[in-house]
Amino acid sequence: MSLHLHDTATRSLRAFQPARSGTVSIYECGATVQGAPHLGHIRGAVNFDVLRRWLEHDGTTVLHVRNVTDIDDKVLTKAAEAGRPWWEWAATNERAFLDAYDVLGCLPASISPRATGHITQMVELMRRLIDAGKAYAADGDVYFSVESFPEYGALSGQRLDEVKQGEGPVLGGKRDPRDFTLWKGAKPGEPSWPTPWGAGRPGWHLECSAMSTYYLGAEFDIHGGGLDLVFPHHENEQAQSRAAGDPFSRYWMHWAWVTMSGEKMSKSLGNVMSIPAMLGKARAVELRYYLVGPHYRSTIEYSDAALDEAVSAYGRIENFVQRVVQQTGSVEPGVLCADFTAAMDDDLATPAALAAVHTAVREGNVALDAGDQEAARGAAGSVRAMMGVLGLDPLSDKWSRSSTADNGMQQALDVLIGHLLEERQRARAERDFATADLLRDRLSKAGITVEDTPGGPKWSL
RNA sequence: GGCGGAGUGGCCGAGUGGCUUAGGCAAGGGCCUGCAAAGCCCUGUACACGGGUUCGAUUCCCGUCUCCGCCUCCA
Repeated sequence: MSLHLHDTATRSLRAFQPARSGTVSIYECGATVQGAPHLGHIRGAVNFDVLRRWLEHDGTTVLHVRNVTDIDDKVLTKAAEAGRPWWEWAATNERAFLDAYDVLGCLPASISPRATGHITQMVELMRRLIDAGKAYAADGDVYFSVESFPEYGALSGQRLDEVKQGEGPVLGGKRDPRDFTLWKGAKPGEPSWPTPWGAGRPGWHLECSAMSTYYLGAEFDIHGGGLDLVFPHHENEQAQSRAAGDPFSRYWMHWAWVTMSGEKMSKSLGNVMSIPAMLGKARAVELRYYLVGPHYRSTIEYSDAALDEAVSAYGRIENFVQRVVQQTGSVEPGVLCADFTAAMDDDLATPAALAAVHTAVREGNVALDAGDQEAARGAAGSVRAMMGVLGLDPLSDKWSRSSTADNGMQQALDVLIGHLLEERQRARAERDFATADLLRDRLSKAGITVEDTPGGPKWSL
């Protein structure tokens, strides 16, 4: 089976067929940089990173655009509350997002365009819409005329006569309460950019249409974001782009929430988990495993207990790969298991993909215990490759424990602990288990775990 | 009011009209070990509730209850 993806527009699985073979273009709705990222934001980025890695694993080229909304009402409000310039506030939060993506092992996007850097493209799109009679300027604002686009509502399954879009009473020159804002006329003291219809700033939806088509072309392959963006954001994007004559996105993907106490994680509810707080509970790679474990369209109800389980499960995989390397030498990523490939092709079914990984781990452990090094190495190679696709390869430079630890410190510890372990081995040889256990206990109290293996004692922090 | 998602074994979390089972975590038993740890083997008999379709439903249909999301900014 070839790759099939769930397309929001049809609410069904569709065989994925890029517009141009060999290249896949992806536009991911990124953050409005009004504040620091939380776990929910990061889940989305991780989901799309897995999608990207899966596309790239067989040599497909991926163009990945993830925007940054650096001007909007919230940015202005929050910056004002903090007493900082809006542009500094946006830039600071943008860095926090990029850091978080990087810490969680997400490959950098091809480009992360900012709304404020693409006013020209937005003006051009508005020009086309106004010329086509799909949009109109009124009192310094520019609106999209929903009624002029018969397909409106198709993406999200809304019926136009039921839509309650709009902020209550019809404002200014808005002709229909359902019309949405392309451009907001400047209010005194607000940042603004000049346009033929007056100075102002972008409405939220316009930037994504302008930037996605600027970088990826009038038609591109995948557009995605969080479930809450389906309506109105993506509906409006599609409307304005198609009304202007662009085919726009071929597939729509939306990921589900991270919830806490049964509710969507959001600042206004005060139930957010910041990334630094999360990293106090688990290593970044373990956190990523936790986020990748459930299917991307399933809600994750966050709990410390579930995170702990993920830590244990990941440890099992990591432990296996390290065991093989310790006993047989370094292992390079190998071949993907058929079950894994089938799972990933089935709308990125990461739960089934991880089941395939665990099967390989068990078989590898059996082989290792049986002394079949070749089979064990084969399994470890597969595990590395499969975990690599998920961005979780324990031996990658990104996640390898030895590469993250300070080298000098590591060597010093190794020598010191080595002496103690030798002493313990002598005691064991003399069947002086009291002394042996005492030494192990001391190390244990220092946070060092000792394991006796057929190849001699091993220690770990 | 409109649209949509969900309720699975102790926990997390997939999936399917019956066939062998998701997978993981935890637990119990066993093997191994000086003891542990790790690893391996075994065990658990779950699909919100009520109807219906069917030879057979957790899986399809209808209804009920509960929870959540979108329709206003939101990943």
